[in-house]
Amino acid sequence: MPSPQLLEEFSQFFRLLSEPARLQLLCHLKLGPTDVATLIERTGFSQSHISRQLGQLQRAGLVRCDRDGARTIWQAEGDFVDELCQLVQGRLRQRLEVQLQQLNTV
Amino acid sequence: MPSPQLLEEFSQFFRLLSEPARLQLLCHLKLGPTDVATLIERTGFSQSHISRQLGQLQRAGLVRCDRDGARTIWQAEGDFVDELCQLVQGRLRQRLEVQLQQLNTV
DNA sequence: GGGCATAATGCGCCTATCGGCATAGCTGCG
DNA sequence: CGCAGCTATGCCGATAGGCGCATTATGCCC
Repeated sequence: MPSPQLLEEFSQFFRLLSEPARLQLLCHLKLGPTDVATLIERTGFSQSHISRQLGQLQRAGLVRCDRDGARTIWQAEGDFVDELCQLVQGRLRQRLEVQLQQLNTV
Repeated sequence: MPSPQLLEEFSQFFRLLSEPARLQLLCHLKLGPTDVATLIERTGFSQSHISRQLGQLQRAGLVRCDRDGARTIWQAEGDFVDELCQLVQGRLRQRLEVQLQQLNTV
């Protein structure tokens, strides 16, 4: 049994990824460094919302920012999240395939 | 860019793991099939709470139940979650090590 | 079927978090 | 310094979800 503290850390990390808005921002940043104005334009989120979500992702080390004068350029840090999403996608696909087969064999 | 629907599915899956109570239940079940009374005893959660959380995990296919008379015996289905947690743990460790090194080099 | 044990669900409270608006804090330029 | 543009944060309403209590549904035994 993992310690409660460790479970808490796991859950916090997963909670970070449990918000479509944050995943969406991560996906956009994976395409390359982007400034906030572009993110607003692409996502339709408010500036404050984006700032907060990026702040959370930054504290978790999933995202990094460089300042360009008054502007801030954000980029994804590593592709750890992509790997996780790949795994989850595989899991979802596998599950659907099983369900499909069960339908066919009935 | 993944579709919004896919992002939504990802986030839902991660949300499932974003609750310490559910992770804890998964950990207990990983040790072997367990009935609800034992889970109540081990976790201190209420019966209704456990029932709901297990229901969610079941719908996601992370957990399975067999009925033994009026009792229900639950068990973990596969160790997909363990793999994810292993990855996250590795990530957390790596991050802490980096921070530690930064402290030392200052 | 009646009684008993167990599991699932309706209901309500409470907390956390999302997400926008308004504002304060920075940063560069004239 | 003052102004203008960009970002971070305080505030707040709305909503989702955790969690327990009480109730209902389900299955066993007599």
